[in-house]
Amino acid sequence: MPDKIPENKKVVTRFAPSPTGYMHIGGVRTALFAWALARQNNGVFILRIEDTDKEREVPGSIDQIVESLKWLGITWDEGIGVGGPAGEYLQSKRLDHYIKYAKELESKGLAYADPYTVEQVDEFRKKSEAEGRPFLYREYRPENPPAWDGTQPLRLKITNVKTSTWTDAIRGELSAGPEALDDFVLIKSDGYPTYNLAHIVDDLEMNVTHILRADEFISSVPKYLALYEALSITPPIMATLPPIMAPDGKKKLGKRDGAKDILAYRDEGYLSSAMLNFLVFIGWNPGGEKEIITPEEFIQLFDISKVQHSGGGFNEEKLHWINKEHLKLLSQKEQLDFVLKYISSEFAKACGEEKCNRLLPVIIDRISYGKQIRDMEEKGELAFALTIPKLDIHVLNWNGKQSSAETSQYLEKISEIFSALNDSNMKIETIKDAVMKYANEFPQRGAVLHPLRYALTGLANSPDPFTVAYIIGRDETLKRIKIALELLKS
RNA sequence: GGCCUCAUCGUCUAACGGUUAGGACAGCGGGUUCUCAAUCCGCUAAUCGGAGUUCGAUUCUCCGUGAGGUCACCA
Repeated sequence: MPDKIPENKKVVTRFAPSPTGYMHIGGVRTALFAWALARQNNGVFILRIEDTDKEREVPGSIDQIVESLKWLGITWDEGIGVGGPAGEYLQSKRLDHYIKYAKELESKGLAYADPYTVEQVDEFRKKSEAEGRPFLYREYRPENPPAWDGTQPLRLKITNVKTSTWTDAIRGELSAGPEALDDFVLIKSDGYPTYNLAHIVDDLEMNVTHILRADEFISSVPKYLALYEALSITPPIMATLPPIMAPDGKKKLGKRDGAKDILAYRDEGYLSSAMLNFLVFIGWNPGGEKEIITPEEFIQLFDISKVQHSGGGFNEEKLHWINKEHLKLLSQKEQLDFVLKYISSEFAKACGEEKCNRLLPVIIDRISYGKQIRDMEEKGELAFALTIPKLDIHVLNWNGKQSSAETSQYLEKISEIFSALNDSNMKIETIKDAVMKYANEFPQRGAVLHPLRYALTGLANSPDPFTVAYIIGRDETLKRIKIALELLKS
């Protein structure tokens, strides 16, 4: 088995999911690695759909897969929606290809029709298990199988029972005992091929050079090797990815263990670049101390030989952090567009574009993902930008730590300070310098700062008063201070 | 049960056979002009166990142990 492809051969990788539901992070990561490998080698990336099990098929899956890949910026050169030299990329439309190879194998005596019913095979299985041995169909192989008429399953005849050894691009030398080799089904009784046959035929016809897949396939590789041999095909390079484990236990992450639809992350307000960054770092690392990378950097840095052997856990807190970092990387315009997607249209309209822009840092600093913007709005944390707050005189007096007379005195002075500022001075730093100069005259600056901040926001917790004043503007600031002063007089 | 794979801080991970075993997330503590957030600084914390090879093992070998996967007319 080759572990390198010839210099003159183009790298061709594929992502070949079955349409059995939404895509979760495990599948996406496999796609990402295969895609990066093709892209960094100026190769070809194929999207093929393996829909040979009509029982498990879920309508709408293909659209969801396509949408998920597109969201992440994964583009394919051949396959679903774009076509390509192999013609069809939906396996159910390629049945004639599989039948052709199946017939060839049967005519060479390398495959045979399975004359037994499912029940009979089950009995063989029970018999073996009762004897404490693993079930191997080949031990019950019929001596004179009937001619294959297409209604029976067609099985590969394993003629050389041996220990299999092969090289994996990630794991290195691998092997499996003869128990891993059995007469497996190539064509099912419904006429559809199994994955075992279909993927091998397709990878051959589509010139695939590297197969990347999750480690649950590792124990089936000896069977694939036997089929490659029967078909006289040189196997592509195989790379076995480590599993992604569930966050809590140590189970492999699957849909039953809470693996979410990748599109749910999009809807919750994660950036696709952050999702990509997060996913590719599970089971792979470029080796440096860089933690935040863009999709472009990923393509450049990805190195299949540096993929981890052991399983990695899914850690949502790291995802939060990564998303935040990617949010900071956005331009102001992009940040605004992002915020606008999650904030209510009423708020955005009332706020206006200029004020929304000034509000941006306040929001971006306080969230990890988009949905939290809506939470902030609903909790009233952003209301200060639009409306004059309702004030509580006790809170205004620094929660009762000082008298109304004292508070009034401070606010009067601050009002003068703001009056002295002109529009070009209404910058956060300028406001801060002016107000702090005054506040520093007191042993506890909170005596001045708290009433100001509260008068402007009406919130126990809020952004600092300088930022707030900058956002709402000088006139609105003066107005709110005046309202607070009136309350103190009453 | 058979076969296979894997094993570094709680988590993701780094370390030509030679490092005080590094970074990041989380946690904790502090600074940064009242609060929240952000930011900066610091702290806690790991080579599964046992043999062997070697001057020297996280790294190589073997044996345990633990975890995961697989034993379909699913992929």
